[in-house]
Amino acid sequence: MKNNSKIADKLRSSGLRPTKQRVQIAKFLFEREKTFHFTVEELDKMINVRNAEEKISLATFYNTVHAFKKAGHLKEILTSNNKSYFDTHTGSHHHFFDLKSNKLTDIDPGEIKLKNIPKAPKGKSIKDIDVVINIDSDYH
Amino acid sequence: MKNNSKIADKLRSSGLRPTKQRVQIAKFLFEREKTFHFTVEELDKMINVRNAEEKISLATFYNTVHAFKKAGHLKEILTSNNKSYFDTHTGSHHHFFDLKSNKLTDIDPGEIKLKNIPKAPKGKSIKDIDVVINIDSDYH
DNA sequence: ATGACTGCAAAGAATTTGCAGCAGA
DNA sequence: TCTGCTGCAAATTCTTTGCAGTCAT
Repeated sequence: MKNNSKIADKLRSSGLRPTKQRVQIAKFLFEREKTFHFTVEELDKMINVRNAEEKISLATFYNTVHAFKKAGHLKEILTSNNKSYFDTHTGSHHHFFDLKSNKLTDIDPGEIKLKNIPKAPKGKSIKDIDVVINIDSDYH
Repeated sequence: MKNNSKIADKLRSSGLRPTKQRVQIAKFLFEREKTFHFTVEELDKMINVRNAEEKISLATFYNTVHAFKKAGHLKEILTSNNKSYFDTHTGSHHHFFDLKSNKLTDIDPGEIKLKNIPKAPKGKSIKDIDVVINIDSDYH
């Protein structure tokens, strides 16, 4: 149980109370090297498998994930299987989505470029650009 | 009730029986100049408002829209409100999505270009590329 | 006649909501 | 203490499914 105060500070500075559940979820999500992609249901299973005694409710996962998203700690990605995935890497970047395994992977930011980004219609401005490249097995 | 045989031929040549419901839906979707974006629920309302006597069931709309998609007559687009939209314009092109009004619009194909499309991971190939540019009102 | 298609209602999946009790400030 | 948060169950929304009857071929 180390680093809890660092996590707690991160939550507090986003206006979120560092409750036991939020700290546990935040530690799971943010104390890792590589970016991590997940659905809420997957997260629920991954975390609750380990602490069978004191489970966090699914509603709390939804609340928490949305709170983290609103605070800018998570990014939401929509995929062709019509599910919401979340990404611990919040910078602007794009994704491969594997239609067979339903797995997301980051595309190296250097590897893709949008040329001629169109202007938004009058009175509107661009909030966000989502690029998902769907991939599938080669058959031959 | 003109052009039914043209529509019927289009359906038949995609391996779909030209039933009354499918012909009605196909006429509504494909006999128009401009591309058209819709959700299944919206389509249901738009078509059924007019013929209150002989409504087409929602399940049939889902079946039909998916059959049309499989046949290549519709394209599915996922948006930030987590709904499935369909597009009568099936060529490769991209979209603006207005976060306020929940409306999709096509981006002129000349207006956007992807540079350096990354290679798919080994053993995989690119099936499709989805680009959605989310827009919102300017406030100032 | 034989499949394929439709319509209904029921089931299913993912997500949200209401509210009583609990816990962090 | 006082809000905000949690957990539960119920409610919602969107979509799929099972199946009996109907229709295109």
